[in-house]
Formats: sequence, C-alpha cells, structure tokens
Amino acid sequence: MPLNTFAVIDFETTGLSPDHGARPTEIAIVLVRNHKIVDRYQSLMNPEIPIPADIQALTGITQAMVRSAPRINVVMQQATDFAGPYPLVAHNAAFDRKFWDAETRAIHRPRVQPFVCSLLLSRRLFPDAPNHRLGTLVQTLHLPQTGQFHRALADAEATAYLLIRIQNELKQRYALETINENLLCRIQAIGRNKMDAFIQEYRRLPRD
DNA sequence: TGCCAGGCCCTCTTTAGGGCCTT
Repeated sequence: MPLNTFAVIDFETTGLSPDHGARPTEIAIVLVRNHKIVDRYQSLMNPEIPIPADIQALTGITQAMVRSAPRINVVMQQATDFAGPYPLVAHNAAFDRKFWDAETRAIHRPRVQPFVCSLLLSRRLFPDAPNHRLGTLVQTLHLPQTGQFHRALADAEATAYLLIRIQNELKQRYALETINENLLCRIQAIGRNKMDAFIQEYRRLPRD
C-alpha cells in the first residue's frame, strides 16, 4: 500500500442523520498522495426515498437526477473499492462518518481505517479564520476553486486542497518531516489553542 | 404538520446553554 495516501470523501444526502432515515444521494472520493491529488471517484445514487425540497435547492441534486442512478449498495461497493484501506478525510467528519459507517455496514464492509476531520484540524491551525465552513476556508486560504459547492466532487476536491494546505502548514510551521494519519488524529483530539504545547510534547515522544 | 442529530468548543461554565458545522 502506498504510504502517505488519504481518501478524501464527501456525501450529499437527503438529511442530517442516517439514524433518522436519511440516505446518501451522491459520493465523491479524492485520493491525496504525497500532498498531491492523484485520482477521483464520483457517483450519484438512488436513495429510494424523497429528497426534501430545501435540500434539492441546496445541492442542486433533484429527484429526477437520482431516479436513474445506481442503487446505494452498488455505489458503495465501488466507493469502498476505490478508497481501499487508506485513512478517510472529510470536512466535519462526524457527519460523513455516520453515513459511511451505516452504508458500509449494510454491504458487510465495515470500516477499518481512521477518519480524519479537516474541520477540527482547521480550527487548530487557522483559529483566526472568519469561520471554518469549507467555502470560507477556500476563500481565506486562497485554495483552488473546484466548482459548485454542495456537490460531492467539488466539495471533496476542496477538502483535498485543504488537507494538502494543512499538511504543508504543519511541515513548515513545526519543521515536521512527515504528516501521517496518526499525527493528524492526535492533533484533532487535542483542545483548541493547544497546538504549540502539543508539538513540543510530540517531539519528545517515540514515533508511531 | 412540523420537526427530528450530534460532537466540538466557548463562556456570563463544570449541577449548562448555545453557536458552529455537515445535508
């Protein structure tokens, strides 16, 4: 397995929680290897339940668009194949993790890799941003424009560029050599405004 | 009919409340 590879994912869905019946309507996965985007996957899928009108307006994904799309289980088979064993990354990972875990359990492919959250990492590294919405961070950090927000591929690509920026920031600001998932998971688990103290401690710890 | 989540994180806090984020 190639080292230093992350699978950045984004779901569009019919609602906020699978625990209350919401299901995915679109997924995109962007592979980031050695700080570069190397591959992309995207697919609409048929949630087989109505998409609320306000969410159709938000995402631009309509009932007609998903009617002829493949079933969720077919798409999730392809998505898990594409993501492989690589650490998953999402903006506000708590949201995407719920859908990923619900739909991969349904196809008997439970998640084995950690989930990294670019929202939590951005709060640690860019505390002075106006806010930490994905669109605001793209503007504030001058990241490449990737297309229409609230579509899966555009948002996954934006999150991929944000991940690359986070990796570069960590390397430069703290003179670190490699930014692996273990370091990112540790950083997102510490409290806000504790980065400097954490890095000092990290330098004294044996590496994973 | 209308509403539904939940983890993080701040503060006028910790015996709590509310904004931020995702769709």
